[in-house]
Amino acid sequence: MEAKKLLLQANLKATHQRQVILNLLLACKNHPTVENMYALSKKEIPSISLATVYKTLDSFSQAGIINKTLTTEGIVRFDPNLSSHGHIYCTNSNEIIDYFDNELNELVSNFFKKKKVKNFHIKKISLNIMGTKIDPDKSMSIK
Amino acid sequence: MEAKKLLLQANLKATHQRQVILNLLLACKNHPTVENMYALSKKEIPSISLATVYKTLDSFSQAGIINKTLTTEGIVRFDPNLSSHGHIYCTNSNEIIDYFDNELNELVSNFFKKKKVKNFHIKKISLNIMGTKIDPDKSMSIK
DNA sequence: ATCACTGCAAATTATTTGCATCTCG
DNA sequence: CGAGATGCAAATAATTTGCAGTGAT
Repeated sequence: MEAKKLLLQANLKATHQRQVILNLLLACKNHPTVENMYALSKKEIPSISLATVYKTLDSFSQAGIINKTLTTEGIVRFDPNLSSHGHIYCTNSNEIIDYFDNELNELVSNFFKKKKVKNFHIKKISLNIMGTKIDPDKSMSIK
Repeated sequence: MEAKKLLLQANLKATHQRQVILNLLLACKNHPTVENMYALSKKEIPSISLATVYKTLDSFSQAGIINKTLTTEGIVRFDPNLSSHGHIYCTNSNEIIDYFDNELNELVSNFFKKKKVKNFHIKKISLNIMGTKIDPDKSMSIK
C-alpha cells in the first residue's frame, strides 16, 4: 500500500477515502479536476461526498503530495507529478500535458542563481506554454 | 483618446464604459481583479453594473487587449501588460509583480527553437515564480 | 436603422462551512 | 479515548445568462 505510507509520512490520517483518492491520483497520467476525482472515487466508495473530495485534495496539496494548478480558463486541476516540470496547455481543447526537460530546468535555475529576486524566497518556478494543436485529433508531444 | 483607438482597432464598439475601463487598465501598474475594476469604474460611472465589467474584461481578453491570469489560489486577475513577461507571486500576500528580463526571454525562446513541440503551435510562454516575501512589509523586486 | 452593448435580476456553478457522527492511531 | 475526518445540507462566492432598453457606427 504505497498510498498509506505516503499519507503517514505527510502526517495525514490514512483514512479509506484518502487512500482511494491518493491511489487514483497516483495512477492518473493527466491533470484531473475536482469533479473528475469525485466521479472516480465514487466508483470505489459510492457514499463519498463531494465536500470530502474537496477537503482531501486540499489537504493533499497543503501537504505537498500533489500540486494545484489552474488553466487559463480558471478550472482548478490537480497535478500528481511533483517533480519540477512545466505544462503545455491547448487553449482550444483544454488539454494539458506535462513538460519536462532537464536542460531547460538547468537553464532556468542557473539564470535565477545569478539574478536574485530581492526580498523574496523562491519556492517554485513553473513554465507554462500556451497554444493550439495543429491537428486537433492527435495529441501534442515533445520531441 | 488612446483607448478609443485601441478599441476600434480591435473591432469593439467604443462605448463610454469600455473607454473608461480600458483607460483605467492602461493606467494600472498592478494586476487588478474584476472587483477592483468594478470599484474603480464605478467612481467614474456610478451606474455601471458588475455584469458589464465582467463582459467587458472578457471581451478585452478575447480581443487580446489584455491578458487573463490566475493566481495559485484561483483568483482571476487581468494583466494590461501585453509584452512577454513572467510573474512573481507571493503566496502569502497574493501580491503579483511583473517579471521581465530580456536575457531570460532569449534563453527560453532559443530553447524552444531547438526543441520543437510536435503538433502544437506555441502562442505564449509564461514563467511563474512562486514564493514568499522575506520582509512582509516591503515589496519584492528584481535585481 | 441595425446590431452590438448595457444593466438588472435571476440562474448557475464552484467552493466552503457547521455540525453531528464516525474512525484512525 | 480523543483528535481529526467524513457526509450531509445549507451557505456563500463567483460568474453567467436572458432580456428589454440604449447607444455607436
